[in-house]
Amino acid sequence: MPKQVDGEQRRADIADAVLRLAARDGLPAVSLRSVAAESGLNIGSVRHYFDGQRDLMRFAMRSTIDRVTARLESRRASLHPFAELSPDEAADQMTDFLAELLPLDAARRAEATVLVEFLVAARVDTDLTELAHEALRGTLTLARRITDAMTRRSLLPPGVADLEAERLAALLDGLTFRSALQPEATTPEVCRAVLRAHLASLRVRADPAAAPDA
Amino acid sequence: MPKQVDGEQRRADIADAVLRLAARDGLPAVSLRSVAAESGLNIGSVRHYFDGQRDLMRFAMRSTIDRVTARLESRRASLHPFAELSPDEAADQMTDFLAELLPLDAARRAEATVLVEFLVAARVDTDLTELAHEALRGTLTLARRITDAMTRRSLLPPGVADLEAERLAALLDGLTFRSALQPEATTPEVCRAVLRAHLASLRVRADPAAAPDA
DNA sequence: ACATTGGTATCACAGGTGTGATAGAAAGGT
DNA sequence: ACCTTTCTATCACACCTGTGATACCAATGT
Repeated sequence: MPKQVDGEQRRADIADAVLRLAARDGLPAVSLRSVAAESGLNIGSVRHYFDGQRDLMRFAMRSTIDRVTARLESRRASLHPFAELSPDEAADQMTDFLAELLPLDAARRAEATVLVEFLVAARVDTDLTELAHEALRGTLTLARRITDAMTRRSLLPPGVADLEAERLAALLDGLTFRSALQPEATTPEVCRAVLRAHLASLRVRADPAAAPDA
Repeated sequence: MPKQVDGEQRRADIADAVLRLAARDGLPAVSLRSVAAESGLNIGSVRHYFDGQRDLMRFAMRSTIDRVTARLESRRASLHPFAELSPDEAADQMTDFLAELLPLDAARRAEATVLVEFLVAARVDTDLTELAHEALRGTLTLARRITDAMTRRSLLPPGVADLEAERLAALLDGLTFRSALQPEATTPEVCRAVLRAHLASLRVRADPAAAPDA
């Protein structure tokens, strides 16, 4: 009956226009009209696929989050078992894995930047708050999975997985924040080096030669 | 000749209204009219003290940055010399000092939140970019001062002050970011604990018992 | 007394926003 | 042929924005 167009594909295309626009000119520059222009559609068409601006924003933020988590999941599937790797190789692999979250190339930079804009906007936009909480918790649970795994392998002393997960999550978000806002200062090289150093520093504590605490 | 009003005070009051408004409703909610309403003035009065919206925004961001740096400076002046303190006391003092940057109470939360909004807005607003760079570099140079001091006191191995400063800056900004956007998750207690743990972990490396690297 | 200056208050305008309503066109099903 | 549904395309409206222009008020200097 319709004019034979893939509705889901159209929605994704429009959301892509939102992301492109938000990455280039910032979230405030995203309006129904600017999105229509960016996607080469008429504003009426945009409104046909989305109930309004709220739906459009929600969908765009949702699809950004989903894209990042999908990339992480696919990366996770092709990880080598830690038991087969040397400590250095394991740290390298972990660094590469977590670097998927950081703005290290144009594509990831665009995603991270837009996500930062969405997260900040979500502070006062009730339509986006649950998505923002999901994203912020995502970083934390990801970090938590890693510190838990390290605890199981006795690379981390027991009882600190919680705190170390918060620390890793803050470091990841901080690197993302700084690198997204000023990539010339916090370069991809700096990001990688900092992340690598942090992961390396975590397992240092477990050195049997080092005194535990007191 | 005038009507006997302190112009600088008025400008500060208006900037305060901007900050209050930005903290409560977000930067996009800051307009000349909303600022006038928030400060109890007429829009004409606001425009008399500022050339336009650009000047107003610049001034408001500038005054936020200045306020934070002023608080840090005053705190720095009343620091105890490290030589007089035990390692634990030194770490506590350092934690308290750096905590001045974090949104641990209502006042600091408002400042940090507004600053985050300004920093993100500055990515596409050329009027604010230099201020944003100044703020981001501020965190880094502060962190650098600390890692340099630790290096001098042999609490850090030589050659890592650079990297560790970037790591500390990212951690601080990450904590600020997460805590500003979701204070219920990243609570003040978590912030303090993470910061404390990080500072403690820095000096662990210098333990003579631990093997340097290879 | 008078002009000047600083401050307050409005009006009006052009531009942008989301959205309700409506109409046309195109491709199926019957 | 006709109707239905999907999609595209406009128009119009109310609202908000920054800003130029203008007027009015009050106090001070001369």
